[in-house]
Formats: sequence, C-alpha cells, structure tokens
Amino acid sequence: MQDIADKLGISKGTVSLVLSGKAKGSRVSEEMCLKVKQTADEMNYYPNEIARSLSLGMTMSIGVIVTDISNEFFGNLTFHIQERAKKYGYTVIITNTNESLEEFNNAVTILLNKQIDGIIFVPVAGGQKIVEKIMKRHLPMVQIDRYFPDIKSSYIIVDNYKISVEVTELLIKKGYRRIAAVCYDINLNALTERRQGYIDALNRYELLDPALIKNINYADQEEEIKRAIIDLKNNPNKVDAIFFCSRRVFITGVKYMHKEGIKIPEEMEVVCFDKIDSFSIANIPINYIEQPIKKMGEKAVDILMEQINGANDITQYVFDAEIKHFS
Amino acid sequence: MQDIADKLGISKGTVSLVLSGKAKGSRVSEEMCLKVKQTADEMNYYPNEIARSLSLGMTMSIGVIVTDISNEFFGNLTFHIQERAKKYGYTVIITNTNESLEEFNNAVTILLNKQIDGIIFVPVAGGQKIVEKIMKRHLPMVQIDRYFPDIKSSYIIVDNYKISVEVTELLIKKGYRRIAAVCYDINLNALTERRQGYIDALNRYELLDPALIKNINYADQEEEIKRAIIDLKNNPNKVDAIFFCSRRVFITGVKYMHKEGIKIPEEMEVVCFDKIDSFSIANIPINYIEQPIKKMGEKAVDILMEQINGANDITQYVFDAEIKHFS
DNA sequence: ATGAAAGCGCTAACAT
DNA sequence: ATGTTAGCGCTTTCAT
Repeated sequence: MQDIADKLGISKGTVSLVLSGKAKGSRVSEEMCLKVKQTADEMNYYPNEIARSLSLGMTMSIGVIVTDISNEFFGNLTFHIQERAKKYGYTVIITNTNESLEEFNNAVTILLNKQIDGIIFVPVAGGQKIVEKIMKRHLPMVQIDRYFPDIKSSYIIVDNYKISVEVTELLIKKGYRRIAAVCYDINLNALTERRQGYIDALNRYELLDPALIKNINYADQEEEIKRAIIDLKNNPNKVDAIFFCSRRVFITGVKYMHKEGIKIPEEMEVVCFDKIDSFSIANIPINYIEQPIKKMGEKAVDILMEQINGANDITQYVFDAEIKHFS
Repeated sequence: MQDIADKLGISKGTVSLVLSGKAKGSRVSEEMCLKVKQTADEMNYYPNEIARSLSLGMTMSIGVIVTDISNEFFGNLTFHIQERAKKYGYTVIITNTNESLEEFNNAVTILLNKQIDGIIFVPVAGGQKIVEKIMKRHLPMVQIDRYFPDIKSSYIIVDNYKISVEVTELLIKKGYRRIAAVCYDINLNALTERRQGYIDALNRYELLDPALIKNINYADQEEEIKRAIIDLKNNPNKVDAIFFCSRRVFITGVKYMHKEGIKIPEEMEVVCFDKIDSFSIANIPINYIEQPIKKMGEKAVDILMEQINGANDITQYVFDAEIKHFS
C-alpha cells in the first residue's frame, strides 16, 4: 500500500480509502481512484487481511466445530454452513473434536485466539466448562445438532424425540408388534431422545419389551452390534422390525442382518435414523429419517450473523425431521 | 498484555517473553515468570493470534481447497489433512470449489489475502492461470488428487492408469470377456486415465468393444447412467462385468442394475473406483479400488511443512491404489 | 534481568 | 480532495 502510494506520490490513507471502496461520495477524485486501482493491479497488490483484521477488530471468519468432518452428516452440515457463510462474505474455519473433550477444548482455544467473529459448534459431552470460555468473551455462538440444556444460548436442533415416536408408531400401524431398537449408549440428548421416543411410543401401545432394546458401546460397536443382531434373530418371539438410531449403527446392523440371512423386509423391516446417499446399492426397502441438514446449517449461519451484527436475543430452533421411504 | 504488565509494574516486552515461552536461558527471573503466568491466568488472558501473525509474518494456518467437502472422498481427505496439520500446530481453512472456476478463483484470493502459510488444493479444470497467482507469491503449495501437468510444483496423486489396468486384467483373469466401463466424460487426468487403463488392458487381450464404453455427462448423470445400464443389459452379446470409474457412478449404476433385475455377481460383476463405507448394506460382492487417502493427506501436509520450513525442492508422489474385494 | 521503542499493514479520525 | 497520524496487540532488537 505504501509502495503504491509512493509510486503515485500520494498518501497511504488515500490508497486505503480507494481500495476498500470507501472513496464514494466524492471523497476522492474519480481520476485518482482509477489511477490507484490501476497501479494496484499492476503492482499486483493483495490486501493483507491480517493487518486489516487487527485494525478493524474483526476477522470475517467464523469457527465451526464438529465431531468429525468425514462423517456424512457433518460433512453435509459443514458444507451448507460454508456455502451460506460465503454469501455473507465470511470464511469458515472447521475443526474436529472426534468426540474428545480435550480436542474440543483445544479447538475452542485456537478459534478464540484466532479472533473469530462467531462460532457454531456441536457440543461434546461434558464440555460445559469449555463453552463458558466462549460466553465469557461474549462471542456470538450457536450450538448445533445437540445442546447443553443448562447453557443459555442459541441452538439449532431436530426434534429427535418426536420423530422417533412417529417412526415407531408408523411401524406399529404397519402391523409390527415386536419392534427392536439398536442405539449407542452415549449420554447425549440427541441420542437418548431417540431411544426414549421409541420407548414411549411402544409403551403407549403396551408393546415394549426391554429385551429388544440394544444399547451399543461406541468403542466396541462392531462386535456389540453383531451380537445384538444375532440375539434379536434368536429371540423366541420373532422380531418384526429394527429401529437403528444412527447411520453407522444401521450400516453395521444391516451388514450382520445380511450375514445372518435375515430377509429384509420379509422377515424384518428396518429404519435408519439419517439418510445415507448410497441407500440405492442395498436393493431393500428402507424407512429412514431425514434431517433438514441444509436448513439447519443455513439457519445456524443466519442466526450467528444476526448476533455478530448486534442482535442480543438468543434463538432456539427445533426443526422437524421427516420420515421417508427408500425402495 | 499491557494490562498484565501494568498490574505487575513491568514492561510489555517482558510479559511477551514469558508468555511466548522465550524466557528460557535465564532471560527472565524464575520468580517473574511465575508471577506473569499467574496473573495471565487470573486476568484470563488469551493471546491475540492476529496481532501475533501480523508481527511474525506467519499465520500458522494453511488453506485447503477441495471440490466438495460433503463428498466422502474429500471429506476423508480433508479430515486426515487436518489431523496431520494439528500435529504441526497448524490450523486448516477449508474451501469448496464445487468444480467451478470462479469459486476456485475466489477461494485462492481469499486464502492468499488471509496470509496463509501454504496451500493444498485439488485443481479445477482450466485453473492454471489461477494457480499462477499462488506461484507468484512463492507460497508453498501442493496439488492433490489431480494436477496440472504444465505446472511445476509438488503433487500427490494416485496412479489411476496403473490400477485401472490391473483391475481390468483381474477381471479378464477371472474369465470375463465382455467388460464394460461407465465413466464421466470430464477432461481431468484422474478420470481419463481410468478409462484409458481399462481400454489399454482390454486391447492387450483383444477384448475391447467400444460399445461397452459408456461416457456419462456429469450434469445429466442419473438419466445417462440409467440408459447405459439398460443398454448394457440389452447388448446381444452378454456383458460380464462393469467397471464404474467413480463412486457416484457406481451408486447410481448399481441402483439401476437392481431395478433392471441384473443379478450381481451371477450375471455381471461390478468394480467400484473408490471405497464406500456402506458397501456392507448392499449384500453383494464388490471389487473396489481403495486409494490410500490417509497417506495422501498426511504426505501432502508433510511436504507442505517442509516447504514452509524452507525446502525448495518440488516433491511429486504417485501412490499406488489397491484392489480390494468386499463380500 | 528488564525496559523502551520500532514495526508488522492496515484503518479512521482529524487536519489541511 | 488528500495528507497525517495514532493505534490495533504482539515481537524483537537494542539499551540499560
């Protein structure tokens, strides 16, 4: 900037005005404007956003913390967040927690230090203390996919409970009576609500059989899911349908259903929580629950931007998921 | 920092020394060190990385440009890039091009302006001019997954040609004679080489039948793939196997094979270029080609870091993919 | 062992 | 319409 000012024999300030588009209102002569822009081009000038950020006190970037970007759901979610942020002229810095508290903490620290203007994050179980760091800084934030009930902030979630009730009722209405559920045993509202929805729906019809609820330990899931499937197959009182409470569980579960020779849907129907973009290779009918990922991501950005622009209200969106059918 | 200096009645410089860990070598008294660290804690001090970056002339972030982060392959790739970068203390800024030249250009500009220390990117067809901007700045860079042959820089790719020859030969050795290929018609080396490998292998055995090569237009893929499958099914001279040149094409292709009632593998075997983490829901044997995504991502970061640390040599890695079998 | 001050590249308020 | 200057928060060299 100094260089181009020198070359034209004018001052740095003027150059800044022109280049940052604040030369309107006849602040700077047309002629000068043109000259400046031209020389900037010639000298192949690129603004230093870091300096700009330091001076302005804002970075035009937001942080996004997800569990694992290679996961189909979060991959999609971050994609939509990014695309939306682009529209606001914002850049996104994504980090993964891998569901680890330590990594969650690191991510938050790094992002805060990088002076991001706001943050969208998927909470990690037990991370309340960490979130308070964000709040202390009065940094705009929105929780997504999950939330800490005791933290007063904006969030975007899906009504996991409601849709789980609905899908279970759908199975009941289809005539199934022996409906199993395979879920992670993780203590996160997004997950426990799915199980609870299933339980409550079955209870309402007096169809609940606790033996049909399979809680899976995350670390040892392959083995545990396998055992669950075998167990369900061997249940003396034939099982009709299985509700898989998340994507990964579904994939592994169906794999062992195939291995055990369980015919889908003739012997058992299946429900998958979340859409998988390769359902079509399975050649079986699949009931699935689709979350409005795009809407969630976009809304999260919209809310965050409002906060960045000064809004103080906390906004909490609970979207409805949808039951769909693939065949 | 000033605040904590004031509070202790010492100077900003000293505080900086301590907090950035440069107080070793008895530069600052033990006692002072402790006091500073303590007050920093109490006052809940967080370093401003932006100011630090400006002063240091480096940001400790690298840019990553991929086609689309919600794509399974790129999702995995960026995940591994991030995890590796973490180890070096680096943050990653990811952007998507959606295969658009304009977005590619924007991404590069934004990243350059943000003063990233290096960049890893998946080139977009026709983007040579844009890449030159990066080179002009002498910014460390490495191309990944694809590369511009006429640009002299580091890259990490997979030998698409070789593995395609191998997988085709495998099919031939299995006894198949009528082997089809379904590929995008996009003009990118990563893709054309797959088709060429298939062609050359078949030619070598005098088994090539041009009618069995189906080139798919990206924009209209669903319909075109459907037609391709029907066409292959109706070929008077029964088709034995199909080589799907990429993930999406495979998913759609298999879907229509199911719809057309083509039995896999009894009537036709299938090959998928790329691994899909939900193969197991398909319950069919699948030959697939697995790229060493993790190694690719990590190596890209390693190379980039060497360059950032001053290495001038350009490093070009061509990894081998592997043929695997799912059943 | 610690202080003082310049400088990183830009913005913005104030002068002219 | 343009110039001058202080300052953003930190690092680092040179003094003390």
